[in-house]
Amino acid sequence: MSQMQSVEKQLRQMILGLEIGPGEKLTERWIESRFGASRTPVRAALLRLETEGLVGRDGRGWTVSPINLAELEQIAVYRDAVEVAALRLTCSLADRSAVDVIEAMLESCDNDTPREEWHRVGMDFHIELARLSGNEFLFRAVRDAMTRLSRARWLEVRDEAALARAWAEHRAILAATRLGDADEAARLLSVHIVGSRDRLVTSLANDRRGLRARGFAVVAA
Amino acid sequence: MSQMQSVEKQLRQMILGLEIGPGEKLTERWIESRFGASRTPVRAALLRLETEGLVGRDGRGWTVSPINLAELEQIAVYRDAVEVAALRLTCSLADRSAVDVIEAMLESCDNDTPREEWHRVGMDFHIELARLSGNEFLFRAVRDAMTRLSRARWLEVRDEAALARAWAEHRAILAATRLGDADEAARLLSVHIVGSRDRLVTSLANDRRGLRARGFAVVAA
DNA sequence: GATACCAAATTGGGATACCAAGATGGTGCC
DNA sequence: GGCACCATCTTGGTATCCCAATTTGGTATC
Repeated sequence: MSQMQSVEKQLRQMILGLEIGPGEKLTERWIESRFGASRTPVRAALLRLETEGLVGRDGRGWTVSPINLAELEQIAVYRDAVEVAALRLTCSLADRSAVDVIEAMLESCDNDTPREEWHRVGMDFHIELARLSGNEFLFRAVRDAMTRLSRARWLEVRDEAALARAWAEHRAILAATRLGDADEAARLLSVHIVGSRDRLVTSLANDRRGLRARGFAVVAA
Repeated sequence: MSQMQSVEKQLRQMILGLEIGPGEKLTERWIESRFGASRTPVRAALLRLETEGLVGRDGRGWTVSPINLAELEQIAVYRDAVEVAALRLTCSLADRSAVDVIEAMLESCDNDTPREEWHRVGMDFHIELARLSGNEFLFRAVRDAMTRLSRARWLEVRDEAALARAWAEHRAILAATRLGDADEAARLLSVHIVGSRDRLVTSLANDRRGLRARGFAVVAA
């Protein structure tokens, strides 16, 4: 494999996994030595991650994007628009049997499942659901939005009650979709997105001090 | 200014202005000599334009993205989702006086206005309208979608009747927005987007031969 | 002790040299 | 004459070098 994609993937994983803290400064030369690549692939990776909103320019120099409460609010609105549109499309399809695959995905998580897996499946639920619509643009929009939310969502995964509720809401959305009840499915999804945002923003606002203590930059709304 | 942005801007302009035909092969070295830059900024430009969907990888090597009828259909659905969401947000704002600025933008076009200007203002109408929502993600989504549509829209601008209709629809949308009538504004915008797509796809399907004769790759739906 | 200023190191942006893989075209054999 | 094969050229990917700008640390002065 070309090293370029490798650097990009590894760096993205470190950022999403909070191994590099939000707000941390990045130097091309550090990345270079850390992954044993040279600067060209490093720059390519940074340019790509910039369009994903994971890193940004800080004058001269690169910074891991801080967690931004205002951004979380705006993403929720954006998600509502694109995810609901995708879901309505899916409900209008003749063959919606693919929802079963997503259902099975949800079922694969139980008490023994590690946090990381819940985190991943929780995102993939929305991404795969959007993929069913068959609209590439809606799909990419959802995938990109979930990527941006990914780091903040680590908080949600620490809360058992929040997880249980999210999973129940996911199942309800799938049930309505299976029946082709677009209005109900859309309503449930909207409620889920808004609720998810509220829980996230609340716990982020509470944990803000703790996060800052760990060196994570959190920008207020 | 750094040369990087210059290369990116100039290359984007050549692609959007059809100075480089859809489907045409691009070599980094040609771009290098064409703009008097070296490969580093050329690379950066290509990576950025790739995320905008204007260029793509063709195995080894770069290609200007062909005009894709299937993509136009999907973009219309995507636009409907994000533009309507943005417009509803705007309608819910207390101060919607900014629509006047957009109205003035429309009025700046008359019989003496060159085609290029109609083309640009027609896109900016949708982009600026989305910006009013205050949601950065919806705004960027609309801007990116319009960028992707840009090349195909040159066809619409050649048709006087289509232009007149589009402008009338634009004004109606603004009127409803000014009144804060979200449902009516959303309905008008939806109709406008769908109609615009139909006119575009129809004339593209008709002109396909002519476009191919000019060396423009057009991919069927 | 604080501050202003200067030197040196660091950093991202740009240019260039090198490489491996793929395209191309020409030549020789059948 | 056609086809297969090999030399060559082109191309994107990578590594390295250079440069200007900005940051940084220390020192000298007040």
